[in-house]
Amino acid sequence: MSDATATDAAADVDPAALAALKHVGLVGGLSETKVSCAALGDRLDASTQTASRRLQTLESAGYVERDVVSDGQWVRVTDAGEAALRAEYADYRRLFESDVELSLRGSVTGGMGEGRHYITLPGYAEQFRERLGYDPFPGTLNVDLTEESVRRRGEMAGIDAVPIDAWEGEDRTYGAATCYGVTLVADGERYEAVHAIVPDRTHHDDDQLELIAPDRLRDALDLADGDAVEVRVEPTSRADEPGSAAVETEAA
Amino acid sequence: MSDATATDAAADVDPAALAALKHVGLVGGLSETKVSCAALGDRLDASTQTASRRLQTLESAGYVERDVVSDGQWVRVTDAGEAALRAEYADYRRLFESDVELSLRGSVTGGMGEGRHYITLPGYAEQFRERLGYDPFPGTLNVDLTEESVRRRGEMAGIDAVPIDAWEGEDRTYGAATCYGVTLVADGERYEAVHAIVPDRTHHDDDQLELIAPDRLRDALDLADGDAVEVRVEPTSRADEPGSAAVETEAA
DNA sequence: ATTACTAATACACGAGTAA
DNA sequence: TTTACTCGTGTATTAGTAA
Repeated sequence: MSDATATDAAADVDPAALAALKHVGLVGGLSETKVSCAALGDRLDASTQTASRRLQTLESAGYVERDVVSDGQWVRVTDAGEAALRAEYADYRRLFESDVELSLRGSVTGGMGEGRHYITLPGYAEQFRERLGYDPFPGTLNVDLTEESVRRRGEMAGIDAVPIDAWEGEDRTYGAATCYGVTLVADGERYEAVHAIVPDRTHHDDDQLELIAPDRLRDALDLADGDAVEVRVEPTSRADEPGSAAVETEAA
Repeated sequence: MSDATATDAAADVDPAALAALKHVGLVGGLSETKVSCAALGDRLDASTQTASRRLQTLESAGYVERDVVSDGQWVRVTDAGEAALRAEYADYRRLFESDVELSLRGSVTGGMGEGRHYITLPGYAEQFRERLGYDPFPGTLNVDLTEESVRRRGEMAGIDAVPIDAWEGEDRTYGAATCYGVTLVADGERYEAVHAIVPDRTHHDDDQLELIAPDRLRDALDLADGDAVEVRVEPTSRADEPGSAAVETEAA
């Protein structure tokens, strides 16, 4: 009830741990590097024990993978860790750069099956109508993201978004998700009333993006498998507006 | 002895407090905005009490100015606070952008008096010779920074730098400082062996930069008061090399 | 509704130690 | 040297309350 809301991706990371992760990234880039707890502790103004604990925390959070050897340890920032860092980076970009926009690129791909099943379930469908203001076409447009875009999708975490709550079905629980308002651009044509729906409990290394809209996007923009598309995520800062709090009020 | 080294400007800020500062900036920009502890606590995944304490901490650190009223409080991020945020931002830029360079602009201004006095003091002069590798010309070139550059100088905090330790004079203590390797560009000409010397205990809203070099820069680059100059700070990440630790070893 | 105090508690930290 | 354990201590946190 009063737990972290769905869109608070940045808040679920201990700031101290994130600082440690940032320093790991700064010393060795995001690929594997040797890190000593003493050096890390020095930079974090903490003891070697604390530095050690930070790395353990990061590992159990899935942000780094470690290889502890006798004279140190090899640390590699995972995709989830990079996503967390990029989310933080995006926050700062929004602070200091006036025109921050997140544009993800990819190509249309098949797979309207699974998405169609989920979004038509009443527990989700009701929330779409209430919170997005429309009944989505019963099917998703899946976009295969480019490698660059897969990395950058971590920046979505700081963006204004509509939370979709988890709900209990007859036999199982259906997880929470987040809907990001996007503009779909294909072949110069723009389609505005689109949302990217991202499950909250997801593998952050996912290379696909699922889009929903009032209409069938394949028809509206004359899309076929393999067509290149651009997904522009609305740059509004999450912090600018009531956001999830308003939805909670609405739901209560 | 084992306290925080001079260049660890980022480490002297509690990461949790910085996160709070970032969120204040995100909701209201850097100018005055109304913030409620409840909303801030929500976003930080903490209680309202903790949010309140964070704001008090930020205030006593000089990072925000507050105006507590009956139904909330008006918070304004100070220049020092913005500098701290920019330093963090610069760290993330260095993580994700390959070519980050910090170029500060300004104009040559008078005032070789005060700087000359300080840099010729033996306690400093010795360190310059040992750590910078040259005896500075006995005088500083002062640069009046542009408004934009005054804001951006906070980014220097993350840059590789040479620490200058505090020392005890006969009657007073002389404070620690940090020397940043820079390239001075004037009228197309470049002069490489220059260092910007920044006192560690400084008013972060300082709009001047003091430069030292082996030669008299006014002669070397034919500079007069008011001439426009560019100060390019070496983009090397502080984290890439031993840095202050090596100096400690050297000094021991 | 706010902010912020005080008091009880939990948790994070660093010292010491073992591997 | 490393990493990381346990353990005592201290600080940060939250609950409750006042203004």
